[in-house]
Amino acid sequence: MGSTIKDVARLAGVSIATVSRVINSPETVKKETRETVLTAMKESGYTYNTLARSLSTRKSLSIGLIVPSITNPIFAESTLGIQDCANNFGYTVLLGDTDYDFKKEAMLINALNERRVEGLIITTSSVSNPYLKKFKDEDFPVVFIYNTTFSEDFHFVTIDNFKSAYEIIKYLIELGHKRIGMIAGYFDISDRSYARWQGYAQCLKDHGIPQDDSLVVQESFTAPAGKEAMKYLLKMSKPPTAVFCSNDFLAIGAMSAVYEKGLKIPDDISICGFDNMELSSHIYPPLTTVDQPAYEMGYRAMEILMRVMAGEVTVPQHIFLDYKLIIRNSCSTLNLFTKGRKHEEKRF
Amino acid sequence: MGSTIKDVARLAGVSIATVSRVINSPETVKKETRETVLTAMKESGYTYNTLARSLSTRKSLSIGLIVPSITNPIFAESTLGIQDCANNFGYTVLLGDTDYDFKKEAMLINALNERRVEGLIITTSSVSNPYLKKFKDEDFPVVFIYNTTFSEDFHFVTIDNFKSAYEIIKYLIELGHKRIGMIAGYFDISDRSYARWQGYAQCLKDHGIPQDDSLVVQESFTAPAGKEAMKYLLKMSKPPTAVFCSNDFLAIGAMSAVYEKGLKIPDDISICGFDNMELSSHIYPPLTTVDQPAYEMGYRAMEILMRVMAGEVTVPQHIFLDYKLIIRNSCSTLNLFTKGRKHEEKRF
DNA sequence: TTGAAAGCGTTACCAG
DNA sequence: CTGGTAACGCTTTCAA
Repeated sequence: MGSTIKDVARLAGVSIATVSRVINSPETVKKETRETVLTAMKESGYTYNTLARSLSTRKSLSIGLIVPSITNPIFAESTLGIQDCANNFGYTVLLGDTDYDFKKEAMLINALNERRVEGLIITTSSVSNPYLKKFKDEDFPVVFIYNTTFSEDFHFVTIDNFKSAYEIIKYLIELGHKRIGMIAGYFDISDRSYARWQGYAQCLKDHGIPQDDSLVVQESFTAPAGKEAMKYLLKMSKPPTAVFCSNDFLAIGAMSAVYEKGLKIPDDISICGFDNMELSSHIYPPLTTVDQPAYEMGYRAMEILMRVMAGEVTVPQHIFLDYKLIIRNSCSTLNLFTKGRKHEEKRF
Repeated sequence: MGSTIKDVARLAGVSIATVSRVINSPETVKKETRETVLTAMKESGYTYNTLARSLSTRKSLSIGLIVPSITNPIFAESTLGIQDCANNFGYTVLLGDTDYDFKKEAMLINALNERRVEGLIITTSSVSNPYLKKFKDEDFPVVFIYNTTFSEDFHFVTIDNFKSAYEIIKYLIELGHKRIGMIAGYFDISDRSYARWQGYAQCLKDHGIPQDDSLVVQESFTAPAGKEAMKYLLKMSKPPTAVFCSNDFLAIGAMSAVYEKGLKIPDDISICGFDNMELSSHIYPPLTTVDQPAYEMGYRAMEILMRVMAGEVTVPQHIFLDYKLIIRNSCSTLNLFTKGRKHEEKRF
């Protein structure tokens, strides 16, 4: 423990340069000496010091990853993709969780810079922040994931949030729904949520359905928040017959509010989500939602980052991966007959 | 960009020692010079190099965290607690995800050591591995979280898995159940799952209920796995009337298998889980489970690690935090009447 | 195929 | 209160 190449060198009776060579380019050192060194490393319990290497080579072999909430499976999943890809290239990823707080985000970016990460993958919660310009000016390798707001200047990989939302609303409309609510994540911290809302609004418009702003409520991205929002919608004099949620957490929370009121899904009200997290196919009823290829998005983002860091890529890469509308059982045709009837208030 | 204290020193017309001082102990340098230095830092776009500091001070101000699966909210949550506590002490946490693979685990530990983490918090998936002895020998600061297998020698913070499982099974028995199944995570990668199984077995024994090994099935910790396991149990000639799952993912998967068969929860079969992830209160029916204070476990683990690293603590700390039996609506009294009747096979 | 020595960006000790 | 300088553990020429 605590031994250095110097110790190893002494023990093996060679120079530190040689020890360094057996570590980095073993083929360049004679087999015999190589083996002496190797055993010396064993004996002295040598463990390589990455920090020293980084200082010397000015390469940290690490990248930073900034996510809003690692608790969200969608981010956890893309994190996995990023890590797998990074490892393939011999890179380590340093993870930072912002909790959707842009101050924390700025601090984390700074901390990662101090650790000399060579690049950054980030889902930002602040649409316009000073460091963006800084990245640009210093042309520091950054690729955005999920974000799409800075199209012109930066690399990003995402899905088309507008189109996918449009599509799921269209599906709802085709089921006969006209009074469609939306439970959205806060627009000011989530450009995706905003884009989905725009898709929602556009689709209503295209189908001649008047927009009712009281039907869209913004909340944080959690199940309890979804529940509260749904309670609010259900209390309206004329509640929506279907509601689209910005993510599956919100949808599941919304569903529980519906149940608590003694109503049935999808008979009494249709609910759909976004993200298609694993659990969403196992709940009751299975949730209609939009699938994002989270792991692949992470993997692709990392691939692009590697190429950017290598200087192979300069023009902004704008990657849109395929989403998929997953139709399960939480939405149904509008039931004019049962709609609006009284239900016994069943609690559980 | 890329400027060093040397550049700053030159620009400010002082020595590098002084620059270093304004960074580390500003009070020791005259206000005027301090300010010249500060502006010089701004102008040259200086950003501190943590790596160099680490090399020089032989302190990385970082710790490693090894979890089986960051996708599991229970680990995500304790990660948050660890990070918050670490940040309070000025430490960074380097995260590694093993995917329950002990080879990956060993590699990650090695990688973290190369990065010179000063301590480790780990939930191991391998009950007996070489590095354990190594930690002991080198007395490297390690605290286990969730794990409990190495009681004698190591620090750990956990809940009492045996007792909590015992308690939930007792609850099931009091509801009248005698034929109680268990869907467990693989014992060889999860000592917690094993301990819960032991609690289960002991409780049956204490209540004079004969054990039927065909009623306990081991699986990976996912909803799809829980579903498969439940399908298997339901196919038995004499299926269990209640089943206890090692975690909430398994439980939710199990529930979906039940629904798919057209059966009702809890009327036809009772199901309970473990962990109490946030979603579990929002699904239908709300899941009866055991609550683990995941965030606090993380926080406490980090606190202990800090004290160990500071040399303030030497005797193994064995912290058991309070768990809580959360009774919701997925379990009910055994219904002898409906039990075993035929159901129409309803698919969704 | 090997060794000597300078350098990476800091800290920390010793003088002044 | 400030400056000079060795040291941290490694890589990387340059010579031999």
